[in-house]
Amino acid sequence: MKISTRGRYGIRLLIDLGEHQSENHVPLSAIAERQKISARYLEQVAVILRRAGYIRSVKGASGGYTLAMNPVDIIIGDALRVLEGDMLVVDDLRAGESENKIQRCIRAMVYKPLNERISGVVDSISLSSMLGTVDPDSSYMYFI
Amino acid sequence: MKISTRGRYGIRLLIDLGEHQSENHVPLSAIAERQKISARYLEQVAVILRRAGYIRSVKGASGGYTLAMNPVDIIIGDALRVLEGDMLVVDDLRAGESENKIQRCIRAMVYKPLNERISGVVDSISLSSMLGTVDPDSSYMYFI
DNA sequence: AAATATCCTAGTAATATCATAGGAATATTA
DNA sequence: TAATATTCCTATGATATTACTAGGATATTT
Repeated sequence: MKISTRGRYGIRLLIDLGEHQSENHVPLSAIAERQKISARYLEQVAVILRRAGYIRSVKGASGGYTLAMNPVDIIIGDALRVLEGDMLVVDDLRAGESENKIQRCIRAMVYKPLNERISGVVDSISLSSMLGTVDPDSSYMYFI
Repeated sequence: MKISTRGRYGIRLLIDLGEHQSENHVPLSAIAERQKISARYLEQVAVILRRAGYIRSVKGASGGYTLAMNPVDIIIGDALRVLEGDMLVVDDLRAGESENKIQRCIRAMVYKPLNERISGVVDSISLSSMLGTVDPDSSYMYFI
């Protein structure tokens, strides 16, 4: 029931990148330093996001990463699924068949509602909404 | 982001036990057979539930387990926390202090709402409500 | 006494997590 | 052109978790 560092670092990477969209390319070393994350590990997280089409990379000196999509179109839930795997509390594979009454009951009353609420939360958050909130100029910073 | 077999088996154990409340004591072997779960593994799950006060055990021949609480008072969320640990997607320990703006933003917009929704689901389900649903006589079997 | 259960501890194979490390490939810059 | 900066790819490892299996002690009933 935990979101691992891979998912957590990945979201932080996207937001940090979004905050520096004005700059041409952001090297991972800069993000790693700002976020205090192992640069070497962050590389591997970045590779996942690049292969999924969320970020674009440019090699070489003064290279680095940029967002590959409009922040409005980057849904946190999708990014988390890329980083963490399906965001389901129980595998949905063999639902129904070969399950007994009790299992079907638990699925219907616990796992299905859980999965729906979780998706409901993460699929309603876009990167742009997070950038609006994390930005100190924003009027709707409702966190401390 | 998965609920492990420990948690899933534990809930099935509670429901199976609830369905056989009429019988004096239910040996694990019977539950293991009905639920097609390794009896030896189920023992370990039962120990957790017993220590947490959810079930009572009687040793010896024609011994076994019974519920130690009224099903109305057994909240699935609490049982899951005993079996799985806190049902939080991110440890709540060092929230705030030493976190940067981005981390606080993610916590406020993603992790906190997720934790709240998850608790909202599992804390609203009692064992008795599940027994009412799993029972074929029940009028509100809304699952297939 | 024999049978039936729980109880307690330990071991184990497979997998995932969270990195660290080496070095190749590529682009910029001096 | 050479040095530098950066991503890219692969491998390794330490640690923890998961999902069991196993042995044997303990308690209760028949």
